[in-house]
Amino acid sequence: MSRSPSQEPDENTDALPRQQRTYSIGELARMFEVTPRTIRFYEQEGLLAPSRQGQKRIYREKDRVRLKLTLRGKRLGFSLAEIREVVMMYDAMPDGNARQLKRLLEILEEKRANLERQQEDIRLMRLEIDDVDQRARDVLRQLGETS
Amino acid sequence: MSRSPSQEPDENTDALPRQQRTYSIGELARMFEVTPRTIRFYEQEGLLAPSRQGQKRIYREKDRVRLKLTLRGKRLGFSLAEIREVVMMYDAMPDGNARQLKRLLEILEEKRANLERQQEDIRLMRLEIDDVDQRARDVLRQLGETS
DNA sequence: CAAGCACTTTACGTTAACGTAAACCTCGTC
DNA sequence: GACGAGGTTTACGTTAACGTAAAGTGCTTG
Repeated sequence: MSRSPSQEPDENTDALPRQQRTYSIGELARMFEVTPRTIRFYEQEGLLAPSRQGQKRIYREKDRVRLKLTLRGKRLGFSLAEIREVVMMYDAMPDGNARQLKRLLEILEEKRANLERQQEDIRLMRLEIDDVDQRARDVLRQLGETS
Repeated sequence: MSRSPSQEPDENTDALPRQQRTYSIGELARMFEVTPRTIRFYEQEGLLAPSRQGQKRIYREKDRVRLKLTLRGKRLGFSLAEIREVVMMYDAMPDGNARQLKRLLEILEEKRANLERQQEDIRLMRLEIDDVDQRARDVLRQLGETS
């Protein structure tokens, strides 16, 4: 996986009313350190739905947040399909019927379970890493002594 | 991602001296809820190196642990290449030269950074999920009231 | 000994998530 | 008006991580 330095951009440090700000595809791409291709692909997969100005895509705050969430999901190993599942249901919520909403709650519960599982995995993985680290240092030290 | 119910098998509840126990590919596959194909693939990718008894693969404790670690890594979104990187260096450690060992320490540091990043991602993702959950419940409640 | 089960190798197929290339607009500017 | 920087669509290419199918081996059980 490419969990690269891709930092998430700072939150609102400017003075502009958030609602107005828009972004081009290139801006967003630089912000999140992905390629425009990736962003277009996410749109094609139903994860983004920017408006248009003529031919060009215009991204608003909502789109930026979605992209942020999508990338976060990706870093956690979720597939785009899984991410879309939640994101779309979230959007369909306001006028959602009870069945859909309950389905959504189920999905959320699954996600939560996943996250807990992952936290445990991280905990264990850290122990392993610390262990390997310690051994490596020990060997290094021994090398230093006998040289 | 298929973060399915794949439980990790219980630790040593039997009385056999661990060293002796061996496993067939099918046993391991059932234990970890993967297919034999997957296990053979991991071997082909240099993550496992079972001994043979004639034609058949014989897995020992060491192999089982490796498989466990590999799958854990996968659940955390690591690629097989990344996993191999650490696992192989770990094995090469005893007779490793200083350069290799320092390289290993570097890699471990990267992994640690990754894990921390992921923990933060999980934290944020949980907040999002709780938020969506809350909204969904609110809408549901309103539906109930006005029906 | 036939049948079945678990294993083997070989090899081609599949899916997700993009990369990459070509060919085309549409600005501002030199 | 040429041109460079950004954007667009279309379409084929690529990689990882297996799935799936075919064809063979070896044991043991009715």
